[in-house]
Amino acid sequence: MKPGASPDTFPPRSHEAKRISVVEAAASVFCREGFAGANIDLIAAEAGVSRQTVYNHHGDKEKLFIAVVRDLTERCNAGIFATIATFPDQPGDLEADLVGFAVRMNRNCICNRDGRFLRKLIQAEGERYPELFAEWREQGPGRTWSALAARFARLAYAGHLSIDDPDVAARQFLALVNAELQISFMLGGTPTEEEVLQSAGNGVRTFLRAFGRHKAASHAPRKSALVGA
Amino acid sequence: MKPGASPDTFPPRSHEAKRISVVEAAASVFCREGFAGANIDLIAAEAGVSRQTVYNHHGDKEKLFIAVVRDLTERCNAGIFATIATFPDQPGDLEADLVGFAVRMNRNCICNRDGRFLRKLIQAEGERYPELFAEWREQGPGRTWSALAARFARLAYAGHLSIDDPDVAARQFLALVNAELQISFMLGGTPTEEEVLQSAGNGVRTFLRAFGRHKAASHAPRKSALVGA
DNA sequence: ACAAAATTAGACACTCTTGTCCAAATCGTC
DNA sequence: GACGATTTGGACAAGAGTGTCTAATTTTGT
Repeated sequence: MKPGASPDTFPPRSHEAKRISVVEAAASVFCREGFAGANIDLIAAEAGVSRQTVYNHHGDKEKLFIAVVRDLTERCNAGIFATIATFPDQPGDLEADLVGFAVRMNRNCICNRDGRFLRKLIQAEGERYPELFAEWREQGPGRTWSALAARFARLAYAGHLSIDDPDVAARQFLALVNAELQISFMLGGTPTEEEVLQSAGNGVRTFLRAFGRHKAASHAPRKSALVGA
Repeated sequence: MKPGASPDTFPPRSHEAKRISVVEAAASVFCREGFAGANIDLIAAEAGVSRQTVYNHHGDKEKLFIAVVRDLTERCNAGIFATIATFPDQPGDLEADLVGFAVRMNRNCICNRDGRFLRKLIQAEGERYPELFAEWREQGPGRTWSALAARFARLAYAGHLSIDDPDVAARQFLALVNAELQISFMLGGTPTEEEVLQSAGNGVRTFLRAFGRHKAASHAPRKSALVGA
């Protein structure tokens, strides 16, 4: 369709670009309609290619689905580790820094397109592809939680927190900062920035009540809305 | 088979029994295969009736699906409220009592057949039936969380806990005691009794670190005592 | 036992989808 | 501009699933 009008960095355009386009459209359709309900014609239309091109690139529906999951898994993991790299190892204001971290995690990894899609595919089709999702499980939550636990352990060792079991604390941290987003997650929606902030703020406050080293028990209800990108 | 020997209140047995059988089989198949992937013949076979009987009772596939969701919603809500009724209002050992409550909640409401099925259907098909799941949302989590918050408020008022916002505390309680079961939930599996216990134990310990009145009770309960039953 | 209601099995038309094949058009590259 | 690879649109066969219909059978209520 378009001869050459992409000003960015795409040397090989048509061939790989179409492949990517197909995988992205497929992710969208698989999520919306489920594996059985997904229609190759619709995927092709949404990707702006012909049905035959879909088959040329990916063989059949099942292979396409697997490609979608692998692609999402990879991108999500990359995003999560990139975000974990921003963990506040030397916090100035511990509460504000943890809230910022939680918001980044939610915004960039859990609530974004890839995160929502991957979660939904795992929930809907996980049982049908045990080996595929076992792979995700090891590469994703397994390593993520370990990495996060290590960061919390460091914070505790530096005297900023009082933690018995860093692995438990890491999981509970994530559970707390997402506590108020469960319904949005269930229905596949995207929480508003406000909801994310609120949930993270409340979650971190409770987390610090449990694991913080209380210099002076401050029960000042505040709305720290300083969010770094 | 049995001519007329129903001792209870079931004059027409086969008729209603078949209806229930169909709905249960449908729940199982819809969950396993998704709405689009579910096959009426399979549902009929799994229910032990003929396909025509399915159509006689429920009209078409979509109506059957709606009946399934309503049925699950109703039973789940009943279970949840029955379990909330066992909340430890006058705890002897607060930690042990809360762990017991959390385990009951998980075992009887969240990890059981109905809970797993309903969760999966909401996640997979929620966006397709907005009004149906809006109904679930109001009747389910909305009222559940309120009821639980009221119980926590009462505990706080009685001096057992130190809680700012009972609604937040209730949601965080649930998030904490389920923190380590997320992956099982994702993949639709049933956590072992051990896992449930472990997660509840760790969750309650953290919850009490955050909201417990640590022996040296110094703060007076000064939250609004609006505790309705 | 008898009549009404419900259930069954099977055939059926219809639609939708997958995956293949092919000739024509297009694109990328030289 | 030309050549090879890719893409396209459309037709196609094969299969699966929905929902209807019917005649025969079973169950239920009286």
